[in-house]
Parts: sequence; structure tokens; C-alpha cells
Amino acid sequence: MSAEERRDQVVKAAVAEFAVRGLEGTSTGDIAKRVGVSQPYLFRLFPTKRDLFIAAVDHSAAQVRDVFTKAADGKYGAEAMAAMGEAYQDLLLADDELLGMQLQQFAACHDPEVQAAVRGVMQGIWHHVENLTGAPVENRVDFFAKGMLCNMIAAMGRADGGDPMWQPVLDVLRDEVKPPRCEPYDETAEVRAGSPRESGYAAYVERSLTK
Amino acid sequence: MSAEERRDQVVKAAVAEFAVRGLEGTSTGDIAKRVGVSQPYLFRLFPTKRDLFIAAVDHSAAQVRDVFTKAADGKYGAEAMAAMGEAYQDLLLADDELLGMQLQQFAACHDPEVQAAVRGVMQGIWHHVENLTGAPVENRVDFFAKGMLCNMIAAMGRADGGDPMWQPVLDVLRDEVKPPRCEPYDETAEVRAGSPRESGYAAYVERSLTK
DNA sequence: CCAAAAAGTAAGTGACCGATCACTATCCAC
DNA sequence: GTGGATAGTGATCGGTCACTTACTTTTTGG
Repeated sequence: MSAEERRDQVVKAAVAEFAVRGLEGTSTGDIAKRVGVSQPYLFRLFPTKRDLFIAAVDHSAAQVRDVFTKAADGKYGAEAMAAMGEAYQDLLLADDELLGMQLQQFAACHDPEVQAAVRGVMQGIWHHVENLTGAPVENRVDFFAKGMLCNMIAAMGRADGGDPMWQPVLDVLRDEVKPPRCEPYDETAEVRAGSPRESGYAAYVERSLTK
Repeated sequence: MSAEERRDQVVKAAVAEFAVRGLEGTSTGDIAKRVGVSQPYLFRLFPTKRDLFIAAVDHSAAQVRDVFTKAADGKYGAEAMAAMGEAYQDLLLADDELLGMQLQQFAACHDPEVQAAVRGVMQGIWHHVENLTGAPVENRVDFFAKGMLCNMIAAMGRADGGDPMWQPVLDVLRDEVKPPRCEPYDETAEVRAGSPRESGYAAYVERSLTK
């Protein structure tokens, strides 16, 4: 198997492991065992454990961006954001790993290199949402804030094992995230100067692909 | 020094250490060194490292509740929630440890015992806010969601070292968290059946004190 | 066919970590 | 003062972990 294929496998396994136990709680041996290779071989594919963690962060962020892109396909403005909110909640329910990485990547931000990576990744998602929806900053803040609350509630226990007291909260989130704010915003408003929006969505995707 | 005083010292040191490196990333030796006692002595005060972590979670949650209580003193409804939002943001700016513990406690939720503790603590804060403000669930969801977003942004880098791109986001948060929703809610609305509100704020404080 | 490059591993290494145990020092009631 | 409770420590143990080295196997291009 080529090194590149192995690297992909390793990153996926790393996401699965890091999402549960975090950067410091996961051993490289656990990841190697999941892939089915020897533990030392990981260090030929990635120089350090931290680099592997950052690759896992990048991978799961790319997944989120893809889901947003697909959800918003052909839509714009409030409609696009509604579809994205729904898609994100479905994704959280379907995929534990994504939630775990969200939690763990912020917890690992005490490491400057990880912090820089997380910052870049979150900027990417932020601009991606901006480009996909064209929504003003207030709506995007709301969108992201609700997403973070979803993460927190999911961390405390998924719907089954968890406490039913959060159910009304989740109901509110479902109702409110889908149309992120009740009052519609002005989709014809001009983009403010210096906004990354001006670079365009296509340009952004291209940039993130070539990187 | 009495064991009880030492325990308090240790918990405070544990908050400082755990907030940065998390449950798995912090060694008991680091905590002991910060307190100025030997590492084995920690295990006479707390049976395991995890128990100490949970004590740290409880401690920082009590701090948040205290800040909310003080901020809401003499106020109710929207006014109380506005004061609490402001107090929370000030607290986040003034106290790195609180933010760190917020991040780390959710990341450590893969451990069932930690998860149970975090769930209890967050329920406490949730009901506390409910009792202090009497605000309906939509407003509290908004309040908590914005708080989580604050945590995330702070994790990616505080105002100084960080990226200025989040400044407009913070501005929105400042404007919106203070009056949590622009439209005022009906403060005379009857409390829904089974709501913890019926137990009353004073009763809640008493319960949390005797615990 | 063969040599070089690439894929992959077994066996370690030194450091660290949570927890235990056996021990000492200090205080206080009688 | 003495005996018991309590505060506190040094030494250490079994185990783990990230990472290295030195080696073997497989693939591949000429």
C-alpha cells in the first residue's frame, strides 16, 4: 500500500481515537492498532503525535465544510443557512467523531501549534459559511453559537443515555437554528469593505483544495 | 494545617493546572508542586486524580454561580440576565482558569464519572439562571449558546495574541448577550408545570450550600 | 534479474506518571 | 510526658508512552 493511502487511513483512525480521549489521552499505539500497522510506522508517516492530531483536526474540518457545501448547494441566504443548520445537527447525531474532535481541538489549544491550526480551521469554516450564505455577521454568530451549544449538550450525553432535561433546549435549537433568526435579513445588502466574501466562494474552495 | 484547608488549596491549584492541560495532560506532580506539598500526599486528600478533577469542576462551577448570583442581586428578568451576561464576559476576560475548565470539563466527558459530574454541574447552572432570571427557555438557550461561543473564541487566542477577525463577532456578542434577545419577553408568564422554578431560588441556594 | 527505493516491523530507551507503602514529625488530650 | 491521632514525606513500583534504531520484506524501474 502506498504511503499516501496509509496516511489517509491513519488520519481517519486518528480522528476516531482523538475524538474520544483527546490529544494527551490517546496513545499512538491505540491509533496504530486501529489501522493495523506497527506503532513505530506512524512516525514515518507523521513526524510527531501532535502533527497527526493537527491532520485529524484538518480532516474533520474538511468534512464539516463538505457537508455545508452540499447542504447549501443551489441555495443562498437564509435558505442556505437553514439547510446547513439542519445538516449540521444531522451530522452531529450520525457521527460521534465529529463532535469529539470539536471538543478536543479546543481543549488542546494550550499547545501553540495546535492553537494556530484550530484558528486556521475555524476561520476557514467561518468564511465558508459567509461565502455560502452571504448572511450578515449577526446571523453567523447565532449560527455558530447554537452549534457550540449543540456540542456541549451532546458531550454531556447523547439523547439516549443522557438526561431528558435538555430536550426542550434541543427543541429550541432545532426550531431556531434552521431559520437562524426569525426576522429575515436583507440579502441585497452590500458586502462590507474588506470582507472575505469579495474573494468569492469558488476561489475559496480552490484555495482550500490546493492547500 | 488542617486537611480541610489543604484540600481547598489543592483544589485551587488543581483548577489552575487542569484548566491548561486538561485531565489527562496534567500530572499530579505538577499540582503538588504548585501547592507545595509532596505528590503522594494528594492521594491522601483525594482518592484518585479523577476525583480531584471533579472537585476542580465543582469549584469552578460554584464560582460561576456566585458571579451570577452577585450580578443578578436585586434584579429579575431581562435586567438580571443582562447583568449576568456582562459579568460572565468580564469574568472570562479576567480569569483564564475558568475558561480553561469549561473547555476541559467537556473534553473529559468520555469518562462516565466525569460526565455525570459535568452534567450535574451544568444542570445546576442552568436552573440557577432560570431561578435568577425567570426567563423563558428560548432566552436561556441564547444565553448559554453565546457563552459557549465566547469560550471557543477565547480558546483560539485571547484578544492580545489572537486574530482580530473575531472582533466583530465579539462585538455582536457584547451587544446581544447583554440584552439576551432584543424583543422583551413576558415576565408575568406563568411558570410551566414541573419547572424547577417552582422550587424557588432561595431553596436552590440552600440545597447547593448544604451539598 | 537485480538493485535501489519504499513499506513495514521488532526491540528497545529514557522519561514520566499514578498510586502504594513504610516511615517521620507535630500536635493535643489526659 | 506519653500515647494516639493527624499532617506530611522519601523511596519506589509497575506500567505506559513517544520516539529511535536497526533491521527485514516487498515493490518497481531499467
